[in-house]
Amino acid sequence: MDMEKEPAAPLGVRERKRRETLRRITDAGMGLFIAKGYEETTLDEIAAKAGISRRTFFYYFKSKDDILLSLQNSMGEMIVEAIRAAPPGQPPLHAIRDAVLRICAPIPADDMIIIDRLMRSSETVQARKQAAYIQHEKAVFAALRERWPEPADETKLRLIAMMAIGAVRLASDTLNREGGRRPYAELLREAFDMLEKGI
Amino acid sequence: MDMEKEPAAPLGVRERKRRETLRRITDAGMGLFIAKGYEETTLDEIAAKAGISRRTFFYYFKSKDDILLSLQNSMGEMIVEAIRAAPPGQPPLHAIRDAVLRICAPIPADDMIIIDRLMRSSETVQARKQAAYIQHEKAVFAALRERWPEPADETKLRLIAMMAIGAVRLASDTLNREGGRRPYAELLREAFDMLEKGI
DNA sequence: TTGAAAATTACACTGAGTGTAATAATATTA
DNA sequence: TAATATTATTACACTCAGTGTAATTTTCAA
Repeated sequence: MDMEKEPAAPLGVRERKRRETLRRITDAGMGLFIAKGYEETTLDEIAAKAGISRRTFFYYFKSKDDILLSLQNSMGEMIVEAIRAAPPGQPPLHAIRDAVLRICAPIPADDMIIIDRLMRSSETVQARKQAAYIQHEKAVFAALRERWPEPADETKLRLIAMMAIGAVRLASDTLNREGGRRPYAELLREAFDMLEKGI
Repeated sequence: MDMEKEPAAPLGVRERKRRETLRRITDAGMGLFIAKGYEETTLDEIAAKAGISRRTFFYYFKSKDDILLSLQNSMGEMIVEAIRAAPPGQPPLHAIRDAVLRICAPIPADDMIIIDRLMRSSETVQARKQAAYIQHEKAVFAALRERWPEPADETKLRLIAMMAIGAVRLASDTLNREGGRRPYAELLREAFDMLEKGI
């Protein structure tokens, strides 16, 4: 049993190319954004540098913004995933805390700071980033409710989701404000500690 | 003393026309949005209906989105204003609660529901709306810190701002989900009560 | 090998938003 | 009141993001 998902799956030409192209687009985009600014970079330039046609770009991304937002969003999904798989018998806030720390801590601070700076340079990207936090909050709440289904606690879970994502926001804000002096993991732990004392 | 700001200020032709034009644009926009949908309405149509040129529209609004977002943003400013003017000697959460209730409760539920539905029809507007909540949170925190300047409470105030805006979000979500069955004021009061019990 | 599904492209189009420079309306000051 | 400074409005031309469509190529599966 269990002989279908080794790490060395063949993966197929299609999927391999797909990932390769995705990476090329992201690299081209980030490179240009850093070199000449987000707004100043056009999709034509990104497509040219990635070696694809302008139209193909939209086969991989819904919009120019999505290049910057994909990291943010994939992290949200991973956190939700981790909550679903959390070991039982612990308070929900701990489960989120562990999930967040495990997933967010390894992100290189330099990358975060660069992306954050770029996001700030476009109002709509910045708005989408903050909107993503609220989406994460909703997703986390839904995951929590699956995992701790006592209906009496609904409101409590909603608050917990709010606070947890709030902690992530706070830590990320501080990281960027401090320019990466202290590591993300430390800031996250600090933010969650404050929450637990606050409650 | 104090004889400069009667309500019956002359107002001048310019300012009167300005407000009139602003209103005409908003009315034209909302009317068209409701009639044929947000994305389906072009700026040319709005400008034509408002009796101005396309270019003049951008003299009054930064973008098409702003027609829908102006209500949201002005409410945020009013709440901050009210916190700054809050009577002393009461806990900050009460001050916000009162401010929010006083300012948000009178908004007609039908208007809110219509605007909310329109906002949902555009991803970027929806994102900007949620981003606006986070901006309000920051503004409320800043106002609270001015008003309750004990530095030891900073984190507490940050949490309070988070929870208060969270309550507004929750109430607004519920109002729209319920289609306006219960009045906004009641939902807001309920949300704030839950917060106080949660703390 | 062949036929279906997915990926890539060219082309043409819409519509939001900006830069510029000229003109008209209002305010201000002498 | 006349001259002058601000502010409002407009036309025009332009860039660029994003979409629709239909044709072509590449991969996959039977």
